[in-house]
Amino acid sequence: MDDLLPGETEKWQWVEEKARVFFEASGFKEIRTPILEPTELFVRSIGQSSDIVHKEMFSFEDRGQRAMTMRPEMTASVARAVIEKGLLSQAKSLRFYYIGPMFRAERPQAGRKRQFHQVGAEIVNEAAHADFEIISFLYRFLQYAGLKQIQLNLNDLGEEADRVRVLQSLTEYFSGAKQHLCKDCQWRLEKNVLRIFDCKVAECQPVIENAPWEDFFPLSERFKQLANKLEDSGIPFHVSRRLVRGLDYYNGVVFEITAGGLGAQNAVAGGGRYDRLYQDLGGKSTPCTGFSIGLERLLTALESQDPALFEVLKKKKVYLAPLQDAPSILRFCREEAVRLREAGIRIETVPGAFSLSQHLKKANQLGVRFVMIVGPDELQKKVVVVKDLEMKEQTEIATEQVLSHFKKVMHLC
RNA sequence: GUGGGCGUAGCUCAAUCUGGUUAGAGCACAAGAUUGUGGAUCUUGGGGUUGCGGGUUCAAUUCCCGUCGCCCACCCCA
Repeated sequence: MDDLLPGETEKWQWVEEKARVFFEASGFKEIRTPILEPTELFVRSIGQSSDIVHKEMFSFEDRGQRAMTMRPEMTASVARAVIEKGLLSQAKSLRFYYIGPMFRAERPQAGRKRQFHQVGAEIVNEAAHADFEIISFLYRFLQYAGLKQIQLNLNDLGEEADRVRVLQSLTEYFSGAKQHLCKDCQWRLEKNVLRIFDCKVAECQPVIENAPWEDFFPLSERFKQLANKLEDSGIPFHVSRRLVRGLDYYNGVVFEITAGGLGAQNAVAGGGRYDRLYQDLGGKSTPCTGFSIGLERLLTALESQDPALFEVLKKKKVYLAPLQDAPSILRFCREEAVRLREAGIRIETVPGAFSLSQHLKKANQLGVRFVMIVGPDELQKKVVVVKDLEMKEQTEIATEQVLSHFKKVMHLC
């Protein structure tokens, strides 16, 4: 698990702000749920046979001998909250987004931490027509955040009504070839046949390739409609019939987004339709769809695609240089700093330093371009001195003009 | 859960193979040259349980065993 230090946290604030603006502009409301949930919630939602549940959860017994787990994902928690609070009795459908840490006890590697962060969205109680909406929304958001080389992979796990029949025929087919399957797949055959399609082991490939899966899983009408709509909107995609995903609650349309610049773990986002989850958790039948984005991976991809991306964050900074610790000067600085910060400008300063050469040295080290110098002479004249370290020039600005001056020179609106 | 690599100063590393004075360097940090005008330079300074535990030895950062942690990959996921 990582400590996020200054220098990194600015990037996180940037991407979180992008998400809030975009998600709320589309009618999604933020939901925050506890990090700790009863283990049972995840066993019943994500599924006993999933890797997440059987080998990746941080679980423990609390002081009341209750089995607790640090959430490995958010969808189950959102469903739990909606059912518990009866939110669907007040609205026909719901749209939520969330931002926060998730926990999976995996072996770490590039693009995978044991505490990682997701921003995600859920559309609750809307049927197939919402599939296009959620996918195009996700795609547009990633574009808005500046991601390039986005690849969208889609699959259709079939109509819910056919589920039992499909699973039966799959089980029959793979049971017939059981001796040619790896031991993981033999286990999957017992627990969750679908996951065999996800297997990468060489010996299993012929069996999987020869499976008459087009018969089991014909692309549904609603999937074809979705594909047409995506084409009309100019959103490119690949149909990948072997994309099944590792959370058992998915049915219907599932999707994943990959991007360049990530190494082995190149999935930036994933999601799909889950129509059974609410029933499984003791609620009413509630058709849903949703996705989540891995924030670490999104930030990594953005920065590797454009290494200069976060340089702009440095430009929108002002170094504050008070020259005395007189109360009037400190109060003036604090008030100006708050006004500038509210306008999106970051403030740097070294508390307790009052020597101008020290301030300038520090400002220079921090890579800040503008220094605002406030001393007794300036306060007397109701001005501040704004020094541009890059152009090596300085001007006096009237105190009431400070904010508008910085907006102008930083090209903010 | 499986396989491989790595743990020495805040960071990047050297010394380890072939055991032997006080474990070094660069960067960073602090003070000064320089009381209201920056990046350079110079001087000085603070910093280490060599991940942890045990073993071999006159002697262990170095060799052996164990353990913990991290990284990369597989599985899988974001």
